[in-house]
Parts: sequence; structure tokens; C-alpha cells
Amino acid sequence: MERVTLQTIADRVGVSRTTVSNAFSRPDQLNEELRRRILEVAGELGYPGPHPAARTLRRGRAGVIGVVFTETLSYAFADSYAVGFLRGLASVAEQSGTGVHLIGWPSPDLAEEVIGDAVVDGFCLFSPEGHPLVETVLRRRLPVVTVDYPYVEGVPFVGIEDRAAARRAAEHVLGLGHRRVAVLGVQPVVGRTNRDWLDLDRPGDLRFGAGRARLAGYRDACEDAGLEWKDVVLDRTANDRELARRAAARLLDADPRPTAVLAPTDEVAFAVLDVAAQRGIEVPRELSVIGFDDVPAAAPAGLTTVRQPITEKGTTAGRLLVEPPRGEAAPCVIMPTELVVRRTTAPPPDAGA
Amino acid sequence: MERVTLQTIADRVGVSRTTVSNAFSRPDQLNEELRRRILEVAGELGYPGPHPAARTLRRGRAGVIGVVFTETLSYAFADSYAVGFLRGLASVAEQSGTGVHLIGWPSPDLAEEVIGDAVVDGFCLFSPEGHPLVETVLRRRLPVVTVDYPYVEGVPFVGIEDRAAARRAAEHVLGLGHRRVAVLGVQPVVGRTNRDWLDLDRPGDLRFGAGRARLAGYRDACEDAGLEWKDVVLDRTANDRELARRAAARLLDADPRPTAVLAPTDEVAFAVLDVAAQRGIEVPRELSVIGFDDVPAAAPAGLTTVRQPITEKGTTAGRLLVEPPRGEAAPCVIMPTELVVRRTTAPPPDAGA
DNA sequence: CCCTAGTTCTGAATTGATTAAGAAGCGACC
DNA sequence: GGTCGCTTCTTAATCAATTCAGAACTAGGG
Repeated sequence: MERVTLQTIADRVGVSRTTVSNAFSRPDQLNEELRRRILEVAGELGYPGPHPAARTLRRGRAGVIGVVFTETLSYAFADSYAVGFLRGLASVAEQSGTGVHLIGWPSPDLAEEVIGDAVVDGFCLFSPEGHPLVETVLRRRLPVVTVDYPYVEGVPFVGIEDRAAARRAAEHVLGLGHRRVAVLGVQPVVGRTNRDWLDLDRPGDLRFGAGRARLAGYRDACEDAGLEWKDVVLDRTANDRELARRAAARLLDADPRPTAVLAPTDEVAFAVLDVAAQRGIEVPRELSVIGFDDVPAAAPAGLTTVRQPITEKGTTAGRLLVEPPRGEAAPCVIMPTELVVRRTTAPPPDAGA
Repeated sequence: MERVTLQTIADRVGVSRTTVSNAFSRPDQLNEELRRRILEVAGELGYPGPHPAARTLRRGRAGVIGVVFTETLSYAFADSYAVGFLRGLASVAEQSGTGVHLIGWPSPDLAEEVIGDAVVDGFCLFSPEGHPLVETVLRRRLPVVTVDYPYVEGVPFVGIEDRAAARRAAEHVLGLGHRRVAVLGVQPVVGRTNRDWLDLDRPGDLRFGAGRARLAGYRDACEDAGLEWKDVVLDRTANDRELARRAAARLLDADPRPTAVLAPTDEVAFAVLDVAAQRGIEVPRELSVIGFDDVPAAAPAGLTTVRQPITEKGTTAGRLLVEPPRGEAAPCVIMPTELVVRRTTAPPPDAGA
């Protein structure tokens, strides 16, 4: 069976290719009767409709935006924060008939290829930890929005003040009287050298993302409260429930046990709560836990956390891509955050002592 | 600034367009030294790389698969089942360097347009309720996999035996001694006429999906247990936590209150648990609740439910699209399900009476 | 010296549409 | 009758690449 194109139909009906094209794309340009006949013949021949790639090529518009993740897609879908963001972005995209093309990071070279081959009108870089493929994406010379990290001069940006927000979280816990505080740093899962990752004074590079910013915020608060940062129990893990559980176990099995854990994401906070429950440690009487993000599961779990407008971040990024701003000044949207006190934080057990 | 294409570079370097193309796509076809020079000039001119649409057009391959949902994308991301499925599908896609293009259903005509314009090599129809756009998708004459519903002759299919699985769920509850049983039917959110939706004997059309199949399974079990289906309290809602809460409230405020609720999705079961908690109804002592799907949140909540291999469904569908089967017989994959008894089902309070 | 093979590059055809410019036909108006 | 404008359709150019067949050149073997 031959391939059916506009030309095939044109020959059959005895009109020009242009007219057939118009029958599909600009009905006002031809006689209604003729149009019906063309569509009928198209149906008979099993014509699948105008070829999208050819159309895109000619029109110079794909009607799709690409979302590039720092981790594998499988991981992105396991993360409530990422899912919430996508939810927002997808909702504005689809309302304008724009598709969403997801691009993960299975391996550096594969991702590079996929980015180069993506038929899209713009990219959103969703990268809590700074994106190693920023360069690759920028090279496409399409509209781009970065979310969270990195901030690139001249590129629209959507994010929050991670450091300040984390500081407020820590202040809340310290304000309750906690002094034996533990912190869990999160770092990306996929392979990158993470040497010195916890050294907050090291100059920031692309990898200086939300994880380190939040750590820095915790440190700010601790030092203000007269705590030495080096006295704070510090461990690190990834934003993955299972891995985080292991790190949480290390913290909670320490002697003396910390009375409060600052978790830089809710996912990690949940892991701490899991392990505490396993150990029979009562929260918040014996242990305070605070998270970050306020994912949907946080409220039912009663988790004290820092709320950031997850879905709104998505809609904002989506809008910036669906209608890229024409002016010269790239918008830099900083979203508000809010401390949400629930039932996992309380004064330490020895508060009166 | 002029647009930079292969030709621009070719003219600058003084070679043919073909050679420049080879420099990017087939490095073995030209001298290493020349290639370096071409790439260098490309860099100077700010060439964004071979145009993906042109490439796709010529190659006849997009390297992307489309996933079409029955609901809005925003809804898809709110549903753990959909997210789990996507997780599986995305993981196999990205491992082969294949992109994932998401298509929601904001409005019938917009969706039709988006499907026609999607630059993809195949489609996955993800549709718990039978997809109204099956025809539109099939018209593209690309490889297709339908998931759950509908089953179309000659089109690869991935699903489970909803009816049989639901029957086993109901049998579990009835086996515990429950006789005042309530059922919550789920139906799609977006606008379609739902008249007669609960009439299970009406011949199945495209809309006859998981919701009705599960209901039918409940009925099978009830009738086997000597219960009249018309005596079973039946209400319907959507697979949305908030809407389901309202329906759950109606059920639980009834007098006499049912001792067991069969929820055809975990999401609905959670809503029932929420309302029960609000009312101070003790689960499972006063009320048994059983769900369906076994989404990740089910285990921590202790929800008794029917497990279906959500992520595996995704990987299976993904594989069928990344490497479409060449043979004539379209594969029809029926996945296994399993009753998972946890802590939300028990004998009814009046069991001894 | 000739023939073959291999490397490196070119020219032309091809992929499947959209679009701008223009031609033909026809009625209305002055 | 001329011309203006409208509808309807066509011609040719364009979008930006890939690919196939073949040309030019070099080197090696006989």
C-alpha cells in the first residue's frame, strides 16, 4: 500500500495539492461542496491527516513544550513535588491546546540527543539541583524557563527563597527550645560527583540547588540561636523514601538521640516519621520533625512543614512558555512560602529541665 | 539575525550541505579535521543543531510516543493510578531514548486537534472508562496500545480482569459476614451524558469501563451470596477525593448505616475513610472499607484493597510502543490481580448477634 | 601501468506539508 | 463597456533536513 499524502488525494480528486491542504486547514478557502468531496476521498484512501512533522516544519511552530528533568522520569513521577508541578504546568498547557513533552535524564548522552531531537517550541528546566544540561537546552535557542535552579542571566525564572524559608523552619524548631537538632541534606540520585557537597561555603556552581540552599538556611538559624553548626548532627541522603529511611535510622539510633530533625523535603520527613514509628518513638513528644514543600500527603499526616505553592509554580512556568514574554527583561518570579505548623513539632521532652 | 541552517554553515565553510549534515549525524562519513572545523563554525554562528521537525520528516521517525488521557492532564496527575502507570511507561521509554508526549482532554475539539498534530510514532490510550477519541487516534494509522478500555479488535491491549477482581473483593467482605453493604460507583469527571450509567445490563459501549465492570463484579458476588442487588446501597461519584467525600457522607449518614463500603478505587476508599474519621466511626470495628488498585498510599493507610500491577502495566504498554510487535496477532496482555487484606476490613459489629 | 578498493565529498532527489502571489470567472456598479 | 471586488483555485517557492548514487582522489596489489 502506497503512502497516502495530500498529493495522492489531489490527483484522485483532480485538484491541486494546495486545495486539499486548504480542505483540512482552511475550510474558508474553498467551496463547501468540493471540500466535502475531498474529505470523502481522503476517508476512502485512509488518509491519516496532514503529517504533523511536515506541518510543524512549514509553520515553524510545534504546539508542544518540553519539560526537562534532572532525574529519570520514573523518579519524577515518584516525587509528589514534581508531580504537583507538572499538574500545574500541564493544566495551562492543555488549555491552550499545547502538548507537553517529558524528557528525563537516563544518561547524559541519551538526554543530550533527546533534547536535540525534541520537536518543541520551548523548554522548562525543572531542576531542584541545578541542571547539568542547561547548556544543551540553551543551545536550541528556544524560549526557556528554569525552575528553582539554576538562575541564568536573561532566562525567565520561577522559584522560591529556599534559604530564607528553610531558616524560618529551623527558627520555629529552635524557638520551641530544641538544641539537639539533626539535619538531613538531600542530594541528587543520579551519578554526579558529590564531593564537598555539604561544604556550604564552597562557591556555588550549577549543582548548588535547593538542597544546599535549605541547608544554608538551617545553618543561618542555628548560628543565630547560638548553636555551632558543627554541633548539629548532619547526614545526607536522597529525596527517595527508601534511601531516606536508612539515613533516618542512622540519626535516630544515635546516642544521644536528637530531639528534632530538620528534613529539607517532605518525602524525607515522612521517612523520618516512618522510622520513628518503627522504633516506637513518639512524635512530637519525644521527637519533632519538620519538612519542606507541603506536598498533598503532608496535611493528612499532620506534618509541620514549609508550604511552597507547588502547582502555581507549574502554572507560572507554563504561562511563560505558552506565551513567551516579548520584552527584553526576563521575568524572575519568586513565589511566597509559608510555615505551616501541624502536629509533628513540639517543645523537646526535657524542656522544663 | 538570519536563521542559521545547515546551508549557512556549508556556505561559510565552503562544503556541501550534505557534508555539514554528516558532521552532525554521521561522523564516520567525513574527515575528522573537517568535522572539527564545521562544528567550530556552527558554534560561532550559533547553530542550534539539526532542526528536529525536518529531521523527523525525512527520517520518518519521531522518537516520541503519545499518551492520551480521558481526562484533563491536571486530573491525570492528581490520580495515583495514572501517575503510577506513567511512571512505568516513562521508564521504558526513556531507557530507549524515546520521549513521552502527554495529551489530555480539555475539550473534545481541542483534543482532536492535538492528537492530529502530535509528532509521535505511536499512541497509548490510557482510559479507565473507554476512550471517546479512539477513532481519532486510530485514524492516524500509527501503532496503538489501549490500556484498560476499550478493547479494540486488532489493537494491542493491556488490562486486568476488573470484573473478576472486583468480585473477589466483594466476596472477601461478604465472607466476613457483612450484609448491609454499600457500593460507590465511579464515573468520569468530564462532560459526557451519564444517563443509565448504573444500569449494568445495558449493552456495553465505549463508556463501559473499569467503573462499570467493577460494579458488575460486586453484583456477581452479592447475588452469589444471596443478596439482592437492589438491596445494596448504591451511589455514584467520580474518582476525585473531594467529590467522593460528599458521596461518602451521604452513605455514612444513612440510617441504617452500611457496615461495609465497596469502593471501586483506592481514592474513593480514602474519601470514605476520611469521612468515617470525621464522624468518629471506627474502622474496621464499625465499618469495613475495601478499595481497588493498591496505590502507594494504600499500604501506609492499612487499606484492604485489590492490587493490580500499576507500574507494570505502564512498562508493558511502553514496550509495546517502543518496539511495536511486527506479527499479525495483536497482543492482549491481561495482568494478574491480588486481594490484599490489611486493616480496614473485619467482621461486622453485629457479627455475633 | 592498470585495476580495485576505500575514503571523502558533492548533487539531486526526497520527505509532506503551508503560503504568498496570481489567474480565472463572475456579478455589481458607474 | 470598463473596472472593482469577491470567490475559488493553481503555480511555485519554501520549510530544513537526510539519503542515494556517483565523482574525485589516494593507495595498494599485481
